[in-house]
Amino acid sequence: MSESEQSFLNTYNAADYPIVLLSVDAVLLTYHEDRLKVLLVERASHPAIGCWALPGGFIDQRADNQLEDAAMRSLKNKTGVAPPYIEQLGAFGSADRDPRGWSTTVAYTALIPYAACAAHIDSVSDSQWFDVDRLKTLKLAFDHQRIIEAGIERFRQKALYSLVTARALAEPFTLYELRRVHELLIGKTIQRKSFLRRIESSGVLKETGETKVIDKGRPAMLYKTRPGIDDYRFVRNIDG
Amino acid sequence: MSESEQSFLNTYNAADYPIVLLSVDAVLLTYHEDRLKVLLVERASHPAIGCWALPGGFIDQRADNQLEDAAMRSLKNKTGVAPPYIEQLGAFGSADRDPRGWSTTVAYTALIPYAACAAHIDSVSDSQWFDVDRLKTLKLAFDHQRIIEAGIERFRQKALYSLVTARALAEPFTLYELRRVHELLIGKTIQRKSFLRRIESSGVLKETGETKVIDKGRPAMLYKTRPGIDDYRFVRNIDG
DNA sequence: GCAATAGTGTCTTTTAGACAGTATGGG
DNA sequence: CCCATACTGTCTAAAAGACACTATTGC
Repeated sequence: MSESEQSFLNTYNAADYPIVLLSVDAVLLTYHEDRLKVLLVERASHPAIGCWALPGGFIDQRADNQLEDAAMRSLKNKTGVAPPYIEQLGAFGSADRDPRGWSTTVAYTALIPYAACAAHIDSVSDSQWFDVDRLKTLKLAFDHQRIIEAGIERFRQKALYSLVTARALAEPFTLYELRRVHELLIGKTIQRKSFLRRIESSGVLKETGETKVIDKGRPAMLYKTRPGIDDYRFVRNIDG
Repeated sequence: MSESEQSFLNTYNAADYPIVLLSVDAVLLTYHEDRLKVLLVERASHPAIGCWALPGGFIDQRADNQLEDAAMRSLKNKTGVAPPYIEQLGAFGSADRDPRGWSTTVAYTALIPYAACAAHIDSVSDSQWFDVDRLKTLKLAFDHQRIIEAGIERFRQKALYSLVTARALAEPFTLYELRRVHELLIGKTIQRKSFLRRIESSGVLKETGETKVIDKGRPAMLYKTRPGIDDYRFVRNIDG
């Protein structure tokens, strides 16, 4: 660093410049009882107090080294969940999304098993899974409705060419369950045979050897994920 | 808005909270003389003065209604370019990416024709196209090296399943030129026949009827883009 | 004519869709 | 046995890879 840059920094004061707000939020999605769900928390403070909102918060300059750290930390705080992976969804910023002023949020998203935060949800009533189909009837804080839609769209795309969707399920799971996650995301049925072929050729799932007895009919094979699951991409998409 | 939220806002002062820095940057890429290039500007002020950097700046709370407005405005300011479309690449934030403090930048990216900012580049010497292969030899400001890599990777993916790549070329262009953009992005040769079939089935390009005479050999048909070009996706990827 | 580049014909390979068939459990 | 559900065999269709072929220019 040059001498003059050092002296520039000595006299630099961020507070001399216009202030913008920066937060992080997380869109956690799951599959349960044949529905896609999103995890929301009830806001305990102003603004939008009492509204349901995405779990999130502000950067803690001491605790957070990166944006992702902030997303993980506030998620853990508010919902008790620490997902094994999380991906950035995008930044949403505008003059009017927050009444406090010009505000930006960096949204992260992940699929997690329904039960992953069961303990926390049972103990406190301020975080809860909601059917994504029923969000329209809910009053969501800020532009969180739109952010959730972006998260769903992200995974709708991924369902066409990947199997990350398995992260929405508790292991082991049946092919029927995984196929339903895809079907709900892309909004149409998928041929069982085609789906199985993709899974076999991908190599990112393995049979456990166990089977799961359903109420009626032949028991289903159970599967677990294998390491490459998050990154594997098919060269050909399912017809969207 | 409830009465109590109003009184909360009346006493709210953003300056009472820790301050973070938020900027926007743009990764503009193009194709020229069989090379991929990125547009950089020389920093005129501290920090990293004299280093080459992505064109960008801070939010102007009066002028910018959204993040994208800020990206477009600073791009226009610094390079004279106003691309017809731009897409968000992601947010890059950490405690140490900027010596001024905990800083985040929201990066945008686009492909534009080489000549789109020729006038500006000719008149001032502080903005310039650089070969993406030669960035390692250049001292880039902040984490801009990494952001450029993310931009290239974004379009490498898109080259596998879309034709947005045409936005890197001045119209009309030949299929050879468009194919070279793809080949440079994905790092391998593509069969001419396969490429042509994709273009014909997509319907997002049209022949102009004109031909372009090359130094030697048969003249090449010229093409223009059609409206759907930015959104069209093939169901099957080129083998990456 | 030749060299060089643009564009085509066509065979093979891959992989998804369709759908009928078989397998395996509970009554 | 029947029913319901899981799984498989196999044909077809779509589209990419490979590569040899023809077309059109300048010299």
